[in-house]
Amino acid sequence: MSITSDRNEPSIRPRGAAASRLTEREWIDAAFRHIAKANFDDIRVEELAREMGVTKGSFYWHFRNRQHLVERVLEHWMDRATIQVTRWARSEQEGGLERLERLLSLPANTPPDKRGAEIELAVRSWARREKLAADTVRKVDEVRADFFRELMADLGFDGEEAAKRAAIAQSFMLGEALLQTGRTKAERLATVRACVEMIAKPASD
Amino acid sequence: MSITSDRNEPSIRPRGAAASRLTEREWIDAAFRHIAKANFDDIRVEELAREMGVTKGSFYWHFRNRQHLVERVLEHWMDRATIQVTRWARSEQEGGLERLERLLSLPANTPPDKRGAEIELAVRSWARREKLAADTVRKVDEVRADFFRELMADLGFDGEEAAKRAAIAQSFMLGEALLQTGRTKAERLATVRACVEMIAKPASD
DNA sequence: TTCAAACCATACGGAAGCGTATGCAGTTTT
DNA sequence: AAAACTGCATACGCTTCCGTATGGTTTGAA
Repeated sequence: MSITSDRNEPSIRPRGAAASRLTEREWIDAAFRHIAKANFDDIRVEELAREMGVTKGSFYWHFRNRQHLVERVLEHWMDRATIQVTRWARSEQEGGLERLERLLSLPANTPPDKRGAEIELAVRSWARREKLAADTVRKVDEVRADFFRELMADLGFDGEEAAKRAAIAQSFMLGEALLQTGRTKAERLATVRACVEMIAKPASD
Repeated sequence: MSITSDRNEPSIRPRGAAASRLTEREWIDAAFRHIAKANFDDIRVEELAREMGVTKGSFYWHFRNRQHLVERVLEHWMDRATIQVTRWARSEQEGGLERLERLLSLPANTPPDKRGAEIELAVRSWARREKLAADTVRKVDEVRADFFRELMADLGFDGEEAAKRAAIAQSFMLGEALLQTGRTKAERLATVRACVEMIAKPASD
């Protein structure tokens, strides 16, 4: 993989005074960057190390083993995918309708560099094999479901009706994030708006 | 992985007259079984061979290399995920409303052994890395989108309105298949019914 | 300055896994 | 029955990756 030489140039990283040491957090961030394009099982210790300009020696100082890194990544995702989002949404002082629309517009509005949908896919894909990941996804989906029901309460629904509408919104949002038709952002947002109107409209029959 | 011995018992498979030889199709089916729990890059030639009671020698007789098998699996998925489904749905002589409900109920009604959602995840996950998979997913989503618009036409919508409702239905269906909240089948079907009513109801404002 | 802890490099053993080369047993063809 | 082909086994070289062992260097504290 070395492009210019196959003999060891002592190191790419600056040594000595300018050698900023790494933290556990930086390893986790590097793993996250990988997850966008790869799977959890594709996280390679030596590959991450190469990218960060160090060797495995550094990694095994910060982590017991590869599995341990992977578990820390999962924890961070759970936080990012639930607590942070719901706190963000709850912090806004808007009506329920606007909040629902802003929430459902999140996938279409998220800039491509954040790779939200890609990471979501990676985690759900990993959940098919690994119990820890499966439990995490389950937990995340249920926290999100609670939040959707909360929004429905704001819109004046309750009980069975609120639960059904919340589930519709949640499924729609997940699917909207993962769908790969060649729609423009404007089309996606128009669809979101139509969906919000449907869900928020009181049952008339 | 050999359970009883680590020395080569000549073969598990019967040789000679009773030795039913393998076909390319059987290798593809075996790969499909794996995809439910694993990723495309996790398809291991030697592992599949072990499962089928043969060795790599057989595999490399039927396929040029590993990549070739993977491509054949993708082709089969595309067929299964579009042509077969839409043909199934179109063959039924029902009203548009019933057909939409039956279609959206597919994820909830699909028995766990078919692993439809799991395979869907595997393909979409692989599409993040591999152009061939990405193109396939895109194609599948667009064929499905056409079908949803066709259903909306049956329900009396057209143009922009039909497109939006079709997109809502498609996103909902995809998300509903992948969502991991602990809902009962009855709850899922109730949600589907509510969603169908929403989508099919003419716009009143 | 000296010392200990934190941080990282280097080298090694071992396990999978891919693809190739080659041989061999049945099966079909001549 | 001899020859040719089909389908698979076996063995090999090569690469990638994990985890450990060990030693070197940097940093902060005494």
